[in-house]
Amino acid sequence: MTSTGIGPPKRDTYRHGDLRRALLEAGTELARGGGSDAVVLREATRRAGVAPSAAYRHFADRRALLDAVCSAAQAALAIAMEEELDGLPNGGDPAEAARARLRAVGTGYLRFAQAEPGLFRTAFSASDNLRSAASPSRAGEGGLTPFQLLSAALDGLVEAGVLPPERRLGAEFLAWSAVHGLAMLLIDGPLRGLDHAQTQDIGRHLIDMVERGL
Amino acid sequence: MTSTGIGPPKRDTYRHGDLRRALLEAGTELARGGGSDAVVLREATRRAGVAPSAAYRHFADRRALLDAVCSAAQAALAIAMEEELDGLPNGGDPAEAARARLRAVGTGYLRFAQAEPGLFRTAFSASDNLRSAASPSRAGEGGLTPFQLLSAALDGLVEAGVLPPERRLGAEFLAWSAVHGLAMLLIDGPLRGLDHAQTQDIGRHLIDMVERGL
DNA sequence: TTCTGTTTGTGTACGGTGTTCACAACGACA
DNA sequence: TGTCGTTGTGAACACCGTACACAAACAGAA
Repeated sequence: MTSTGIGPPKRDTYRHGDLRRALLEAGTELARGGGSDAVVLREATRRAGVAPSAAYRHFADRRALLDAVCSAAQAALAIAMEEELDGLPNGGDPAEAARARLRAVGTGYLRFAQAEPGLFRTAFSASDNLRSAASPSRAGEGGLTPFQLLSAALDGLVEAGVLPPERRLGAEFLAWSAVHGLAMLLIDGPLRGLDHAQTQDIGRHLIDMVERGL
Repeated sequence: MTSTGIGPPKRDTYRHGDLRRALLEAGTELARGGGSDAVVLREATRRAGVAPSAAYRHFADRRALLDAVCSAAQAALAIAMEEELDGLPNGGDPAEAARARLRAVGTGYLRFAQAEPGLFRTAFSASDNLRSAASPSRAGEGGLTPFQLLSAALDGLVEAGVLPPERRLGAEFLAWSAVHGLAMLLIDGPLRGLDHAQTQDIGRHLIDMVERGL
């Protein structure tokens, strides 16, 4: 965060220093509060203490800024998933560990959707947000995007002998569909307002379904 | 459709007659073309041949118009699902028929998402679009909303003895999650551009997963 | 150092949007 | 016929995205 104070940051230098980053951070903050519709270019420049047209030195248009925010949101999602994975105990039965990793991927996804609904919606609102699921700017600290984290978990399931290899093809689409759909229900749908325990419960049921049905 | 011609419909009377309906239809047409962002109040009034402020006699604000369009889109979705159900053969094994009805609900959902991506996105973009899943304005010709159609199919599965009653609770959330998530992948995600056969195929796989995993 | 060129932010302007409000036209009903 | 509530008009406001000419700051060559 470049400026925590109220009001315009009042630069003393003519140059800003790192306007692109400042705009991206302001845009991300706007997205956090109100989803993709809330990331308005003029407000981002205002928060960066800069004239509106200055943004066009760093982003082709509002859409480009939004795409950058979208990538940042996906990276944040990847980090949430990685945190869930890192919290897993090491060792134990390999098959059970592989299953636990798939579950962690799912619960991390759901946890992020509920903790940061604005960012989550933004991550999947842009025009081609899912098209390039492998862009490095959308990765977490481990270098993997949310989609790649899921793929890795499924690969682990095959290696551990839990998932038959002939069922592996396209499995990420099935698993992703289920978890993503549930996330939407939880933040915008009739399942909104459930507390953490209830969320955990239905999330577990859903992942049970995926495991059984894959 | 009130006016298929180019240009403003040129009323001869001062009163419009049915402006609310005209605005709703114009808004729906805009949503069809470009999703919820495209439903612009001024453009809707333009198409209705009326001054922008006239819209405020019938809708509190743009959001209210968008909510109405959203309900219309959900009703269209319900109709697509009903069409799929109506195309099913009658008679036969009750268990197999119940399974076929659940599949029809899912394929109708996916078919609509691909045939009308703009309307589909609009149906699930509003703030409280899923909250009142039972509003009559969101129902198809049979009087059931998309969610209620799914619930009915699951009830049929229990009646036919295919689904154990203890698994019925919350099953619509699991099934809806999976199908809705897949729809998003198909219209905005990496699965975009698949032809009808491929879509059918992966849709079948997904519904297999749901049936097995429910 | 000074001169020159490139990068980056400024100021102003344009068209578009949602929204408000006083006013005018109409329809209905006494 | 007169009156009143409903519905559409016109002009205004603030806000948005975007374009453009201009100015300030930097970087490197002379």
